[in-house]
Amino acid sequence: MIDEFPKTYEPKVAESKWYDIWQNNNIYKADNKSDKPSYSILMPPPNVTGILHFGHVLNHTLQDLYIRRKRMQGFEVCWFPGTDHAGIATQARVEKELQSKNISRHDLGREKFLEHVWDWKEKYGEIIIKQLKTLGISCDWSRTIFTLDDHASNAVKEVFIQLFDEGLIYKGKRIINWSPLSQTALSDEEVEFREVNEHLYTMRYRFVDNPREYLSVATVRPETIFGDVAVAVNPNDERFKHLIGLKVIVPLVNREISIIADDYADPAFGTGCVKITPAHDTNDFEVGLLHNLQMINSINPNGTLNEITGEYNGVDRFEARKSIISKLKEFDLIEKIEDYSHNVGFSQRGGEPVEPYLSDQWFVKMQPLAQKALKVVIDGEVKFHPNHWIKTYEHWMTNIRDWCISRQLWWGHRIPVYYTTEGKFVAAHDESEARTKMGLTMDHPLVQDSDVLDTWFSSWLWPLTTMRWMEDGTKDSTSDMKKFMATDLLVTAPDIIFFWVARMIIANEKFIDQVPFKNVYFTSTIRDGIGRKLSKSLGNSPDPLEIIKKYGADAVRFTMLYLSPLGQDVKMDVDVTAQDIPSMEIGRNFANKIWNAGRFLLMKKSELTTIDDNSLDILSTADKWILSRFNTTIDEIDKALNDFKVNDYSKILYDFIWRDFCDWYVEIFKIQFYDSDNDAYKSRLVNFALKIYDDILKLIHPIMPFISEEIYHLTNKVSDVVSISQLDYPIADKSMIDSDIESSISLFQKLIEEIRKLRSELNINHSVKIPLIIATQNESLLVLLNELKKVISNFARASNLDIITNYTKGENTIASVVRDIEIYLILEGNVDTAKEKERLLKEIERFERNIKGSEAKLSNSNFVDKAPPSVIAYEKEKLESMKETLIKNKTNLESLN
RNA sequence: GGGCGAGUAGCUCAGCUGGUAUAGAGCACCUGCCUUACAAGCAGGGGGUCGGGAGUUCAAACCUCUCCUCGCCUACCA
Repeated sequence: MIDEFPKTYEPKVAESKWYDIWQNNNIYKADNKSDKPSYSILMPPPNVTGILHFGHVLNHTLQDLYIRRKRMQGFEVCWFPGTDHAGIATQARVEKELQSKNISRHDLGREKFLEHVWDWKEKYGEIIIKQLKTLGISCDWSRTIFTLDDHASNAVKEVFIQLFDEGLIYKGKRIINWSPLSQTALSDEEVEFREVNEHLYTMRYRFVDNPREYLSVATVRPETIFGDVAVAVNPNDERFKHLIGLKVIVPLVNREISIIADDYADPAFGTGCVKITPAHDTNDFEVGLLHNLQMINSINPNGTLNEITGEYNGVDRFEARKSIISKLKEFDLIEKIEDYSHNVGFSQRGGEPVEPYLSDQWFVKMQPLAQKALKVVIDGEVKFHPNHWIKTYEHWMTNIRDWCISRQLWWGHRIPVYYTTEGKFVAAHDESEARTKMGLTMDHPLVQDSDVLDTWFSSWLWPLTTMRWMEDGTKDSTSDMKKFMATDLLVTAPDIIFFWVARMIIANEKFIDQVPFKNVYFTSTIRDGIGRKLSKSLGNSPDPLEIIKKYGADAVRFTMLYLSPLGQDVKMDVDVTAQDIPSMEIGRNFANKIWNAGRFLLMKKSELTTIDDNSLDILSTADKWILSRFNTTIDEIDKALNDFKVNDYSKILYDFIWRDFCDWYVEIFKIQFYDSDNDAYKSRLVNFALKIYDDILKLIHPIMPFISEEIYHLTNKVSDVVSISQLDYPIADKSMIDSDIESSISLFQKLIEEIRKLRSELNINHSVKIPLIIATQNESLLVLLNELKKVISNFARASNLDIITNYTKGENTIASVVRDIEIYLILEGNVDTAKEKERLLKEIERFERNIKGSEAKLSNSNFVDKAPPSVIAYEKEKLESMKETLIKNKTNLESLN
């Protein structure tokens, strides 16, 4: 037995063993023809370049918790996994690799380059999946999809064409966020704003008519003066009203531009005059459109100034800024330079400052699509947890902007738009369809758009493509969709609420007129002990695989949930030098506790010769108590998980198993067990405890799958084909919940704790047993105490225990009172009277204070009139009891004199 | 500027549809235990004017107002 059940739990062995067995037995495969009610979750696709971080750990643990639990509760469960192709990240990775061999993607050409990317994907794309498996998650891997799979690509193409034909996709020249490093457009979400300390330069724009006078114009980007086409002042600004329509000269550039009137100019900011550079600033672009201004681009795609800037042609934008400033100074065109801090956008990928850039891009018109997607969230068809995210969602949806979906990359879904040499274009599945649509002959030459779509343009179809929509070339519902749409839960980080969550709702509503999921759980952001996000560059992000190796997957899973309150960030104490997370001990120690409780019960079982006896007819109060606590616990777990309070769930489990089951019940069990020499009774008792223990394993299985499976097989000796994850989850039996018994045992616990405290204060060693007398006049308490006599005697380390109705305190006796119960410890030596007096006086003082408070309360007519009767009754009872206790304590004090 | 959230023990947090004898837990700390499941453990202990102030109420950590501090998201102020 001991050989089979080692002293400590070794996660490594169990983890590799069971995951393979589960996979080989295909037990997590979902059946879309099943009659069972369905429960499904879409896994947020990790990207193929991804490696496992703690965000994944938390996110997937949560999903697995719900999936495993629902599976055990009899649902046909499906967890849809997959990865996305991560356009920029993947392409950048491969380009970097090629660069080390001095090859650029242009050297290879599009086709060859893409071959390289696919090779890379084949080689490394599965890494994240393998890593996820170490967590023990139970998704249906047979359904794994990739966003560039044929059917997913079909869906993307189909959707693009439909939206194009409906006029919801259009091509436009707009200011977009441009990444000079990757040389592609970025979405708003791929731009991170950071406060930067720069300078505000006030330049002199001299009047054409009167060059001795000038207009002061402030800017932080003097290098954009080559794109200046106007200076705007506020039409109501008295200082400048008379100047509107006059012309000024752009410094250095010497171009004549007009002074125009526009509300955009804020009289209170800077000089009140703002230069308008429509090709290099979003607001200026709007002003430019309104006033029909020229759009002059002065920057190249790689972030250098272009040919129109003359001597600065080819000079980097920031270098150019420096030389332009010194040149301006030279000509006395700078009035002043002030320190200035403001927000600048940086590319999330490359980290370089983003350039607002005027270029031709494809956009989705979002406003017509947003209405319904907002409604389903407001109406609660899609619920957010925590629900305060609704406000953020609402704000975004009501101020939604068009979505720039084109990317100047090669890796991704190529835009299905075909152009004629004459500049006509149309969206189509292929060239021949394009020709038909445009009414051209079949030999008319066409060119396909060279750009690809934003990766999110495939991710927003994730609910559809995971369920294999468009696999057969039609938009009909698939078998998966019939069974599993809408899915039940989506677990994701709040920072992609717009990128992804909102757009999935939009797409589902648009294309199949159904919500994609009913609940969205927004996970916590994981931070280190001093509140910083975990990041590789800070070195505060240990490799989860190492942490799992050290503490075990179950321990990591449990600890993550234990530390994750709904709607708040998780703080973990990261040890940067050791790359360790010491809090993981919480889960590891808990796993070990569970392990050892099982080990103990099995040891006891193996000591018995009697054949199994499962009758449950002679339950003690303690047995009934643990049953009551067990059923209460199931009930509380149900509530917590229904409300998505996962850390409540883990704390409820932790407290029940450690405190109630191990600390109290197993200890009582020992006494009941050792006290009997009736093997039949012992057998019944062990089986009773093991039954609860097995149910406990089922309760923890969703969060600790490996250890629960491992122990279940040790306690039940079933074959590997059987998995605890396919057994029935315990259901709360309310008839077993007995609040009287729970409060009785709780009083018993108070009694034991008081005796232990007295012994500890008296420095009585654990091995020393002394006589104990317990007195109470409460009849029902006498019955309870007598039933628990052996237990009390043992827990209290009593050499002899008398339970009586009255006791007169003698010599060398320490006395205390717990509610209606008097405790007397008979010492061998003399009592330290001074110390004892002090203790009793403190106790007397406390009760006098409380009695005074209680009496004041009860004599307050407002309280008696207005408080609910139950509160008053309780208060009266309490007062009586406290008075009695006070008297007993006073008597005890007197006896010391 | 707008929105959201947080402030309770040295640290991390529960408790917040107002009422239960001393406001809880884990970690850390102190004391005593190798008590035959577990030292990754057992038993006990110290430590809190519940961010400040005002109000509502018989009763406030919890409700209202206000102020302070700190996070996060969001916004085009050159």
